[in-house]
Amino acid sequence: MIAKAGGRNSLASSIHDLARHLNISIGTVSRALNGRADVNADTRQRVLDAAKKLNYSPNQSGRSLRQGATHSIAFMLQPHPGDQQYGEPFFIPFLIGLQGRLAESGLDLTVVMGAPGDYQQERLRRVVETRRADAVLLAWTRREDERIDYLTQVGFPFATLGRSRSGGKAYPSLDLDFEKAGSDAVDRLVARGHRRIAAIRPSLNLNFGHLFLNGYRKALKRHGIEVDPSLIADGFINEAGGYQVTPRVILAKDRPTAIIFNNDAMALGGCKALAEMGIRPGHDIAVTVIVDTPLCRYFSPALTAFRPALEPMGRRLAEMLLASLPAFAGPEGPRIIHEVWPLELVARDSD
Amino acid sequence: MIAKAGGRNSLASSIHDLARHLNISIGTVSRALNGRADVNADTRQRVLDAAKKLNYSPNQSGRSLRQGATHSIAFMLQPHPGDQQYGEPFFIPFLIGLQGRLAESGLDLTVVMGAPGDYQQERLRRVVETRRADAVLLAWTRREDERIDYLTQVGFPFATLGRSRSGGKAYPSLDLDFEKAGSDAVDRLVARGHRRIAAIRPSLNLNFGHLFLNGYRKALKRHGIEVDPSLIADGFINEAGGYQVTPRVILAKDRPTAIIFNNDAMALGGCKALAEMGIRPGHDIAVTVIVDTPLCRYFSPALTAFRPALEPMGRRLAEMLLASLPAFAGPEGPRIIHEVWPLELVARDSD
DNA sequence: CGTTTTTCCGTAAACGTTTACGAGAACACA
DNA sequence: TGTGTTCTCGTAAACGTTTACGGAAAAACG
Repeated sequence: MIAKAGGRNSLASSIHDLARHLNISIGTVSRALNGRADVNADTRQRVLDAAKKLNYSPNQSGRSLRQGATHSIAFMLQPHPGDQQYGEPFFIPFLIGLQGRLAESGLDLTVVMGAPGDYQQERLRRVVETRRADAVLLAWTRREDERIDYLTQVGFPFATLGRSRSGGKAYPSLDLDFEKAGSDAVDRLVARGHRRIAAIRPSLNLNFGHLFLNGYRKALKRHGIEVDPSLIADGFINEAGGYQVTPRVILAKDRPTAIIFNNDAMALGGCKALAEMGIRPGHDIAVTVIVDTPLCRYFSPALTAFRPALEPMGRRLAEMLLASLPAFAGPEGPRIIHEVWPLELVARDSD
Repeated sequence: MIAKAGGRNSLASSIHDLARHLNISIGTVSRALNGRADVNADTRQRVLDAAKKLNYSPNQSGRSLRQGATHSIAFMLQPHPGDQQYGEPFFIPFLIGLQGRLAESGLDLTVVMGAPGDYQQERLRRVVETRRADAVLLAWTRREDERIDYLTQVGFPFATLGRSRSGGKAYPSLDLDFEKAGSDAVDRLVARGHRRIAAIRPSLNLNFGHLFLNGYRKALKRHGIEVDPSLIADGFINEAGGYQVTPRVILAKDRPTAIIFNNDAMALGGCKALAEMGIRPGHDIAVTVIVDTPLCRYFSPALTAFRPALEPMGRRLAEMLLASLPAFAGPEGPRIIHEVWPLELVARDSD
């Protein structure tokens, strides 16, 4: 048992207190507060005033229990193992957009942290089974994603940041166009005279890594350049991973003149490896990063990267989730929306 | 109204289902599940098995309502305005530690986002008044902190990352020793021959800025160096702030040979300003940053900075919060603990 | 004035738990 | 056998809401 938060009687003016104070029934109070039609205008005003005066606001557990809805959306924030130093600054602007839009519909956003590494399955079950949220938002989707399988199986509403092959098209999803970014990156490098272009991506079967590589391959073929497997490498999605795997492509028979990293942390680790081998990004080799973060901007040389519009994406995904929920959808009923957003090239000094 | 999450009847096996399935009363089921003594060992096992089989887990709203406790702790995450690009990577390792320790005591951590800029007061009220958490955790404490005033006034349990003058010593707090860091930074610079040392800190009355300046001043005096007000500047706690305010100290009558920044984002902005003035950190001027982040490491030149042990701090603050709650305190009863943790110097290339 | 409609409000059930209380059964003990 | 103790469980109330239902009073209408 836990202490009653704040002492139930100091803070907690219940609807009964309010009713007693006004000499009316709790039913009427509730109806007044919830804006129902069948309550006299005067009465409503009196209730509203008293609520403000007594500092009343409804107990969330009570509401949730009665209504079967928590009025909150859970975002599953999952730190990658070994990512401690770096964190997920990626998500903050995204979360700001998310929270802003949800608040407009009276929903709370709660970010639920998982322990690094367990890929959320356990935390997710917990959120769902104890009904702590009305819907969840997933990120870092994988090609085959057990979380998506689980949620669709139990019929819990959700939306994803990122696509997946799991679960069909039954849930809203918003993703970045990693395929186009990979392709654009290659185009740009080819235009600058490169033919030996390496690609480094995370080794988990994260879907964006897959998409990126698709784009990379297609673009190379389009330019009549053979795809050389020795120029493609997978590594852990963190700095150590980039550091570890970059030498592998450098030591290929015919050394690449450019590397595209699919992740900023990996790029940073990769640049460290390059430095140790005496290879200078921007001089001896071109480096491009697919998802831009502040780190890319401040690194030296500043890394050319593809930038997402995180805050608008957050807003939009919230909107898409709402549109899929019967209770929030417009008159035409719930809709499942899928969108793919572009990444914008930010040319800097590393290529 | 919102859709009953997942459809109440698909997911939700209630305790009644379980009881019916086992042909015993819900009371017994509950007692068995909660490990109470007055239930037969066989019965308990049967209940546990059935619970697993039927995938039962108690409805959180029901529990909370009955117990007057939500079994969750809220961390108020507050993005600073204009901080969109940068985010709060600072907090991620901290949150990991926090969540780890709380989970060990069966508590959930929910991060509640506020809109940038409103300093949380509204969100905080909402969390407290609707009783969405059993306690809250505050960060970015200010010298006079209305959030702390509010929480102490209404008697809601909380702890803070950072100190404040508000609320006395009535709540657990964990802070970094910014005073010592400021002092150490000066010591180090003086030892390296600097006498004209500037200090740049956030303009909000954030408490750490105050502490930092204290340490800075004391150390200067200790070394017999006069504190020159024209070498001290305040700015918005973001990159733009640093960029805007740094020239002010540079253009002082007697140009400083070193700058201590009290915030990494401000340092980055400051370095940009320096670059535009043709002043190279590490060559023409020494730069020290008080709170280290990955950005400091990757910047060029890599910035000498003072580093906190974020993840252990998160664990520890969770522990301190628990120790202050009657329901979780040991047999000796609740204790209010205050701790101040050191920052560790990481010498790099900028000084 | 009688009848119908409308307006407004109180009553009570329900949401899913936990837990105080009491009672029956089994057991121990003299 | 009678009495007291221990185990084990069922009953029912309570947590704070929302809402279906019905009814009294007021208003409208003929």
